Amino acid sequence: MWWAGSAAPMIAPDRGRPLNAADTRQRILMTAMELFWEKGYLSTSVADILSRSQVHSGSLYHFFPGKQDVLVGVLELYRDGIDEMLLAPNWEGVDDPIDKIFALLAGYRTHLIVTDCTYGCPIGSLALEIHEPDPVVRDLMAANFTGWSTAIAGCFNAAADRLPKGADRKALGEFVLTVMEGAVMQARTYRDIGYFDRNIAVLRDYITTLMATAKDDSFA
Amino acid sequence: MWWAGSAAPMIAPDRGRPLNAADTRQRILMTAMELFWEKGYLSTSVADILSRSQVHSGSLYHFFPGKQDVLVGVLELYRDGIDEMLLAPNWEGVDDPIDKIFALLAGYRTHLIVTDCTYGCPIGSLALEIHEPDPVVRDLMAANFTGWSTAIAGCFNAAADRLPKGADRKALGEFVLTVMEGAVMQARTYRDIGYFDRNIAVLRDYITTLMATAKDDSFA
DNA sequence: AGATGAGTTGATTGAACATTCAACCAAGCG
DNA sequence: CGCTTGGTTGAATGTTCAATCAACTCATCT
Repeated sequence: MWWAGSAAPMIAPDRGRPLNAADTRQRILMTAMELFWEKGYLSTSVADILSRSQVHSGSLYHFFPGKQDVLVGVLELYRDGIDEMLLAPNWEGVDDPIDKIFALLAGYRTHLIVTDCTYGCPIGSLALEIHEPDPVVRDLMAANFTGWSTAIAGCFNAAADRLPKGADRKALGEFVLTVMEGAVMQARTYRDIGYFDRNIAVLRDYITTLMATAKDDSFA
Repeated sequence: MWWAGSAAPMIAPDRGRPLNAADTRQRILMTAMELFWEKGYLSTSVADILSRSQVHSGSLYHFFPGKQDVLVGVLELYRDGIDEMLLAPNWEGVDDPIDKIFALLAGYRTHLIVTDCTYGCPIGSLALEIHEPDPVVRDLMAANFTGWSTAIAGCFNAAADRLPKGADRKALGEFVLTVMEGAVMQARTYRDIGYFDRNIAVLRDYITTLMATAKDDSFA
């Protein structure tokens, strides 16, 4: 407006307290992680992040060139934290590699239960939500998928002696990711955990059959 | 603005030609279907729909109370058109029920190929994109999933004699949907059809194994 | 002929949006 | 002490968005 110049800064009550360095950056990323998970990337406004994290817009734009760069930060956090944040908590006290696979899936089941089947895999949601992703974003989503399915493939490798000789264990890791994502998608859409459970049951049947086949092979 | 009243209608060049009734409604829905598929629901603006369909905002809001009602119309179109639009084209000349399953999956593969692995299942994308869907929208997405997996379950039913006696064929239908959605999600994220193919190969292995098991059973 | 109402027009509205910026602050250093 | 540097503040900006509406047209019915 033409009168904008007259609305000069007035009191400046308690500005500028750079308390502790990259604390703000971390708070922004944690808040954004929460919000992207709850509402998705597109439905989360910068104002949402600002109000929940108690950070002011200038501070956010001091650390991140734009909203997408916040997303990049969140995806890096997921990628770098897969072991401590996802695998370790679900694999506590679980030794058998095949049990580990289903323990991880049980973790997703728990998340569905406590959120009344409303939330899902944050990476999967982002992957389908953003239709024309920036290459940086797309690569990070792919890296997250790779981290996940590689971990499962590692379980299959650790149980290689119980699987058929020619089994493509990398493909099996990708398959478990596929089933998890599809099962979560259906449970979420129907708001019914039964869809998740039945899908996992079929997967379990397949892996059981696979191991039974391997046993037969060893006799042949 | 205060001067708005003075900007009165001037010439009214060629207004009001209600050419052919619900033609406009159909054009809106078809355009919206395209756009939601290409860019998703949230990233498609009403203005996008208007400009591509050559319809004016007033006309759109004459037929639909709001943007979400356009989505409802599109989802109804998908639900009601699953046979003619999806199944029939993919099952032309395919008789064997198990072949039908993989013919349908091959259809999704073709779509991925011709779009350079950028597009995916329109329902799956919507399901993960809209985090807090209106019950009407959610029910319609669920109905679309049910239509899909029921069709596959029908294939398994038609091939029931080749499957193990106790096989849960409804659950198998849901499982095939799960694998399709997960496989499309990965192919799209990696921009690599290999992720789709490997997932379908594993699914084929499972179903083959299932049928082999059934054959063994009959000897027992 | 006159009235009716389904359908059309596009400028307009107000909210929400991502982003900017001039002013400001405090710690550390020379 | 003065100056730089990294951080903070929040009002302002310009755009985009879904939605509105008074004015208008024309086929159909009475």
